[in-house]
Amino acid sequence: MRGAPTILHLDMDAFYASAEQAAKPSLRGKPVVVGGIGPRGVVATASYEARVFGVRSAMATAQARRLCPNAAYLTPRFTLYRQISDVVMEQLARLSPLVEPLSLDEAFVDLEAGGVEPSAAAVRAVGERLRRDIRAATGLSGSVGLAGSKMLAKIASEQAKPDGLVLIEPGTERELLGPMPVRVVPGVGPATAETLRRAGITTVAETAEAGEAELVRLLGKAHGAGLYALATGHDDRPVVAERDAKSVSVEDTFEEDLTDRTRVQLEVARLADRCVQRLRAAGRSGRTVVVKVRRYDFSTLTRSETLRGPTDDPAVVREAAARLIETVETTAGVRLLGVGVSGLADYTQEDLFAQAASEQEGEDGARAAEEEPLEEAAAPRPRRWLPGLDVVHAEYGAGWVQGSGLGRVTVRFEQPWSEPGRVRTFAVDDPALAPGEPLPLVPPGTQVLPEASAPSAPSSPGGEDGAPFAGGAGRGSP
DNA sequence: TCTGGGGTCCTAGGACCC
DNA sequence: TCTGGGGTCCTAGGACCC
Repeated sequence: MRGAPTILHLDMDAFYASAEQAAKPSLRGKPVVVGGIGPRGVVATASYEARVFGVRSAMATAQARRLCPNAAYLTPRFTLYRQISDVVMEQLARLSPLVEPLSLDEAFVDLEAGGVEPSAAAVRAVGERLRRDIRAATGLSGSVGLAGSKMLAKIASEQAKPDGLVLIEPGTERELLGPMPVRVVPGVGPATAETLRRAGITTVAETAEAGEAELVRLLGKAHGAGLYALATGHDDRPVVAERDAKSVSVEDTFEEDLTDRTRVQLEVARLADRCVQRLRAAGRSGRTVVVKVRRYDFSTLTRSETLRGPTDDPAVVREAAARLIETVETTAGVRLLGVGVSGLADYTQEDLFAQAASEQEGEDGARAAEEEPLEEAAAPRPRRWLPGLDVVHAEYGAGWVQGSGLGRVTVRFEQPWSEPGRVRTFAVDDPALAPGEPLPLVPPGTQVLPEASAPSAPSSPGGEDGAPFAGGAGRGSP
């Protein structure tokens, strides 16, 4: 716990949904839900307009549709979110060398390490300027929490939402935290909260009063001791700049349960290839291969195998995954399959040990798998016009898919800086229509410089104050 | 029309070694 | 013949986070 509120937590407001509203003028001020579109999809982010109807993250999309049938339901565009995230993280990097991203839309910043004067007034000014700069650079709003520890900074940014800043003065944290439900403490989820509730503990103050020994008895050593420290305001966890990934995994939930054994094996091979592609893209290799199976009844199990050395060879991972899925009974129905690699090495190396082992396993099988090219196993599935995705029409220019079905696709032609656009319908196989790339939210060259940015005005995400949206020749408008 | 996808960390038991 | 510890690695599962 620091004597000055020099830990900053930034959390972008309804990030995916706000990004879509910024990109799609016709959706501003309207309910927007981003997430899985299929029958088994879940909500990733709901705009504030959709939350009014009770739509929440992690809710089944089907339930969201019942609650809010008039929202726009969009499939996520991670390319765009990553681009915006990069811009936001650049802004944070200007404040301090110590920036710890938690996800695309969230990060801690150590302002002390950035040389900011350790006073409430100074850090508040930095936080407000950051919010203005992020809005100028991205058109989106973020909320800022400032406190003397990570936990409190995060709680502060949560209280600041949406589009605000909250600073917790050192010395006031016990008083502030005490009455809050213990669920606000990071690491306390539904299961822990229920265990504590059965012991008569529901608030942070009660958690602190219970004492460390009691919490350890209830929750185990690490969790109990950790919770006691946080509940009593002891949080000296440092902001850590970069952490190497420890595992890479991919998984798919199928629209209908898989029962066919051969199909299960094929999907596992595909997943293994996708996993290795990601592993290689990161320049890593790994030793332990994990297969994950979620059955028709949602029961989930994993099987893992550790090789003699790290590998990034698709054939080796595919063979290990194939061996592992062999040991799982799947005939009653499988809703999800996953393949992962952990025990990652910092380097990529030719994996002689695992190679030799796999060759020994069975020359024929190994050779057959080896000869199958990576691209073929990862063959693209038939193209679908998913709602929300970018398209380009030879005559009408850039737009996005509003919906499709019955051999037709409906496209709205508008750009981030245009007026709301109009809708046209085409045949799904119209040769003039092609998949497109996300357009930048702020046209290049029109970005408002930080020095010139006006004092922040109250506004909704993607609202009318978006000066950077106005005018400018963006690419993609031929 | 219940329940995504990508991660992290912890626990616990058994094997194995000293 | 009986009875030890400790440490590390591997596997499986579960809680939690965004």
